[in-house]
Amino acid sequence: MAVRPTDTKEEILRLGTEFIQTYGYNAFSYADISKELHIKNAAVHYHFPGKEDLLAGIIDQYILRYRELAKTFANPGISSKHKLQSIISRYSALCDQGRICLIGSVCADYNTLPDSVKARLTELIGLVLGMVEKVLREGKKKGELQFTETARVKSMLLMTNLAAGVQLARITGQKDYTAICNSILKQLVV
Amino acid sequence: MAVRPTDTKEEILRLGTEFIQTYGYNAFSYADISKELHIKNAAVHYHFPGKEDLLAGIIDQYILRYRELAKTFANPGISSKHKLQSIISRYSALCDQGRICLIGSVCADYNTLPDSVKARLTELIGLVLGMVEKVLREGKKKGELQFTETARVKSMLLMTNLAAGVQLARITGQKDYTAICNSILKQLVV
DNA sequence: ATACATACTTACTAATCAGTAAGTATTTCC
DNA sequence: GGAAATACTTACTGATTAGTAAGTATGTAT
Repeated sequence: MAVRPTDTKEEILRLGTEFIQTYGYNAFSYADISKELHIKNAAVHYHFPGKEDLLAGIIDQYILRYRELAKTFANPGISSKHKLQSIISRYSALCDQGRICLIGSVCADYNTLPDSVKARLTELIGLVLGMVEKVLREGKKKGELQFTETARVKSMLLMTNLAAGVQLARITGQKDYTAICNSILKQLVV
Repeated sequence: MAVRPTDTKEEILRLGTEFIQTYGYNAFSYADISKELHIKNAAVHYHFPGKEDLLAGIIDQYILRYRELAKTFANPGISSKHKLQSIISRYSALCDQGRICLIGSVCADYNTLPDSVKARLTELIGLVLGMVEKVLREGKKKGELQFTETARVKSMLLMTNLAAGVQLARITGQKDYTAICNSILKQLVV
């Protein structure tokens, strides 16, 4: 068949991400993906032999995307406030879709994952925290952002607020997430 | 057999909690529980007919415990700082055991849960946030704690730091969690 | 044109999952 | 001592799980 050469692989990655963010890693099956894409489960296994290969692929995709974003953020022309809001808006988008942060979702099942996936997850988190840390440090230096903690600790405080904020919002409602974001910006932006 | 009348039910609740915090709700089975307790899986079904009944039981147990803690916290003799540290130490204990917050873990699988469990989860979160909010408001009034946000928003910021902090710590190491806690206390305690 | 790689489908399998019906031992109440 | 409730075990079931081996259609390079 193969109407479009390799779109299927991209679609599997997209759906897998959606399922993890919506239902959790151990709550969806290859059958869920194959039904949605109108293919057979063996087709999913063709692209990703095991479920952990799919998760590894999804995390790898995230790593590439965040490397790209980090590159974009290297541009000093973009204001630190704008970069900060760009990060926040990613979580707001998740919230609007009733999804949660991929890392936060996978974290719940962390101890069921093979070492190769654990290593990728560690890399992804390091990448994200490092990027945010840089934005914060730069923003403070330029007088656009203010905080008393170290940039490293502040990046963790900020990202835990956002990650658990969307988790909270899914249960208690979006206005809680909005309140968190407003408070973060009020404290952080000069 | 029934050597000890109803210890089994308590043990199932205890193990279920441990599994959720360690591996995730959709990652453990009744077989895991029955093997560990050296009983048959039907015995687990006897106490909790369905897996969602077990989860409901676990959440109910948490609700009762937090109601007790809230009662203890009603004592004005205990300092607000001590109450705050008591809350933080609960999360530190999870961190030490390589576990994560029950709510945070279940949240990943939230959309796979029946409405009855969702409602219980909402109640539990309301209870915890309400309790923390009270501690913060009281602490500020007594001049023991300081923050510029509303007590409500600050309670959410604090709890999201702690909940996602233990999630983060399991992946990147405990020192990140320690840094978060130290920062929280430094900011909050007068 | 043909060989080969890609991208699947067909048709399974073995294991595990939650869940149940029926039987049994033990304790408790009267 | 008999009835009933409690706390299980035995012995299953049907559905779903991840995963595979073998076959097929389609495009590509020579």
